Amino acid sequence: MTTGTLVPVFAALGDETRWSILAALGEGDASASALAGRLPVTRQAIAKHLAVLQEVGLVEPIRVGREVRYRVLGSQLGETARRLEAIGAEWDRRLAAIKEIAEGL
Amino acid sequence: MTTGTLVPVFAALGDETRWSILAALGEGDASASALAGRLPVTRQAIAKHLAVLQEVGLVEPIRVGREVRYRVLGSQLGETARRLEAIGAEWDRRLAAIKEIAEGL
DNA sequence: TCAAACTGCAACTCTAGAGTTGCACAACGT
DNA sequence: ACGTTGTGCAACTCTAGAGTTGCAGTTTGA
Repeated sequence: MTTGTLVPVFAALGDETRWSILAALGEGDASASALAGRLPVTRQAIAKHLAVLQEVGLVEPIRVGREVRYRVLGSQLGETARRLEAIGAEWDRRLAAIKEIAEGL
Repeated sequence: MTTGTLVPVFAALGDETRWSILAALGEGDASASALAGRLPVTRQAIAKHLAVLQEVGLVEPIRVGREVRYRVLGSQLGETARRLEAIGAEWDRRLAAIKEIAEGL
């Protein structure tokens, strides 16, 4: 639940391949090997992406026998969205204040 | 208001320097040269970042005499936040459905 | 008219990271 | 016991992009 710093999360979300992985995981948990069968990249590439996604808390590893499946965590997206919303609202508030000053109110 | 694709927005938000620029612009509109005076990077570097931010609609150029000031657009952040929220909620919904199936309901 | 300040374009360096291949190791089924 | 399948680590290539320097073009003010 702890987002830590916000910027790395955006950096993680700023890659098309990682969104493909997240989309695939949205259909159900899957291992790196399973994902490699569906996506046009190597298993190792996917493993790296999963490490990045796990690092920022967007995904969670689950050991099932000898394989490691990953689960997407929607809650982290929600948390990030709320923070973004708050920042945007704050900027709009400031802009409104500046505009009032500019208009001489 | 048109976000276009979502990923480039996150890529733009995945850089610390660009957040510094956005934070500085939050205090009021400013030109690339003015920002260069406050941040530890060159004016040209800032100009590139501003181009990126403008490209994804996070910032808006305003000609004032011979200089070009930039204004941060909080609405774009809000739009992005809403999209993120929707995606996160969708994933949570799917996960809940999968969990129900797994529990035999 | 001339210098100062701001912008814009181009070429360059340098590093992070996206992707690959190759190999070693561990767990599962027969 | 043995082949199969999945994971993990390491080294490598290659490109995007963050940052720099340098110079040319414009507009402002004295």
